[in-house]
Amino acid sequence: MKNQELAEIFYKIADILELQNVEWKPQAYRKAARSLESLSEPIEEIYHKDGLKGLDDLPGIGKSIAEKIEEYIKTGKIREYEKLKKYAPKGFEDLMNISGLGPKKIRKLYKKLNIKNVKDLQSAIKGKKLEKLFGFGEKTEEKLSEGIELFKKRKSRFLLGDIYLIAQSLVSQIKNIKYVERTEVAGSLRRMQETIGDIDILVITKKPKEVVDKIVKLDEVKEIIAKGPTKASVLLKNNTQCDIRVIPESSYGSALMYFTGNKDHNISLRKLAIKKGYKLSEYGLFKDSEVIASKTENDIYKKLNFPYIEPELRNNDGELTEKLPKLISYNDIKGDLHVHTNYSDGFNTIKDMVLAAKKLNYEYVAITDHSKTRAIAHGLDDNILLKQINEIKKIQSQVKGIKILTGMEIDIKANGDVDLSDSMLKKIDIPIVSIHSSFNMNKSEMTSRIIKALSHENVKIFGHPTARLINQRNPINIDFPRLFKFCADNNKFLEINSQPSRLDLNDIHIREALKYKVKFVINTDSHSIDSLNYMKYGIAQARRGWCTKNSVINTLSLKEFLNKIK
DNA sequence: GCCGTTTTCGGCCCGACTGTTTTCAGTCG
Repeated sequence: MKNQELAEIFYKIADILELQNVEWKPQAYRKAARSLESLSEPIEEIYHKDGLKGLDDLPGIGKSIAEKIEEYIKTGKIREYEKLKKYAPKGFEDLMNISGLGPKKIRKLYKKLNIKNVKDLQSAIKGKKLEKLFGFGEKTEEKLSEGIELFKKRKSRFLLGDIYLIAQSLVSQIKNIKYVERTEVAGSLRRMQETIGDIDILVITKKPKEVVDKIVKLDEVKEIIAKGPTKASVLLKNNTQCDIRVIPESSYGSALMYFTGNKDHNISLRKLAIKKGYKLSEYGLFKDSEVIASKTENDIYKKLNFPYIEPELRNNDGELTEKLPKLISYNDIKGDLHVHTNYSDGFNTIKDMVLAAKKLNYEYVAITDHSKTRAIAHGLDDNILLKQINEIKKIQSQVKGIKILTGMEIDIKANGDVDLSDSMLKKIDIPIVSIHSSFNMNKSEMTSRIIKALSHENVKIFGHPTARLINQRNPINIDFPRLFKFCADNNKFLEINSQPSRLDLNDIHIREALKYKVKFVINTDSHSIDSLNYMKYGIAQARRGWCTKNSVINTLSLKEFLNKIK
């Protein structure tokens, strides 16, 4: 899959062109790069299927960039880029990532002081060479020193699950500050994207200065990057950047909308506004200089002839052109069907997990420990599984108000056999099959292997379908159209796995699957009572993939659910 | 370089903060 490689090349081309003072092209290349990043299908497949025209049809990609993509697929190189690279000395792109440095300053530094990388910059600062440059003062020098430190420390993006709770805690502390009337997270966090670059927080108050002063003194704050009366940027102790915007009540809706993004969604909305003779900014929707909508997001969407668009959908990915579904909501889930215990590699007992699930108001929960082949996770053999089934019966007699289903996460062997005998399969309620070994298979073999396992009469759920891990460990090669069709035709269900580090089916796959009328089950794959709370991340993913309540079977009541799965 | 419900040319989102060149350019989100 060359999407990311190409996106990175285009970002670099944009940087170099910007350094050369070329107008407009940088934006075009960046847009093409973002477009590539948002694709789930490998770009080379699109090319092999539909050729240059298929590439040209993608948003932000025209004839010239399409040809460059073609060249890269065919030769592994883009001549234009190789040529441009000669202009840009090695390591220079790091300079673009230093806060306070943009193309103009970098150009000047290069021309006047021959600064080609972060190291050059650092020694120039040490040698007090910058001060002598026109436009560079003492403060700039200081800022750049800090920028270099920040650059060295900064990790690129964080997992939603790693940031979510920190942000919640920040918001609740800000709520307690005097004069704060309202506060809310915005940005990629509000959109519940799988990864988060920084935390955006909106605050409504009549006393901006006092409030900003208090916020930058919160315990989590390590460093103040910038601070004014209406906005501030701080670095938190975990090295996440947090941007705070203070706004008046009257523009709450337009500000929330603007800061929720994403970038392309905002740009599209603003362009649509212009077409209608309006101007849209974080202060409101304007006709000439008069505000015609600003108090709520809904007001603005309405004026622009849209229904309310849920934050998770604001990706400029069809939400402004297609009919929107009524999304599954965060409290629609009635049961978690993928839960591990200390029988295999979980940390808690069956009873602990069941009680924790009951606290979440679930109607049912399935205990699904690993099967015997998965020895490393202490997989259960037949005898232990029988023992577990008996223990579940006992616990069920003690715990009322939640149905405990028996189950197992069963390995799919390389040949497609499942790691549990037919007789045992019939004894458990929820057999989930999933892949933990022999990843290195071609698409057709892998898909046949999965379909063979799912073909068992009792097996209904395919667990963590693609293991599309953030770090790309063990991605599984699947022919999705074939799998989707099989599942839809045979009443089999795909799991949306809620683990933040294991975003299995990406959003586009979910949307594709829905076209085939595939149904999902959203599970946490919990290994501890705490991770039962991961459910929201899975639901967010389902929402981003445009799932309705109807397309997720564990939104059904116990009785309906059992009917469906039997 | 891309794009089109003002379509093959001529536009390309909007505003705050910062530092410095004291009226605005550069950077950022």
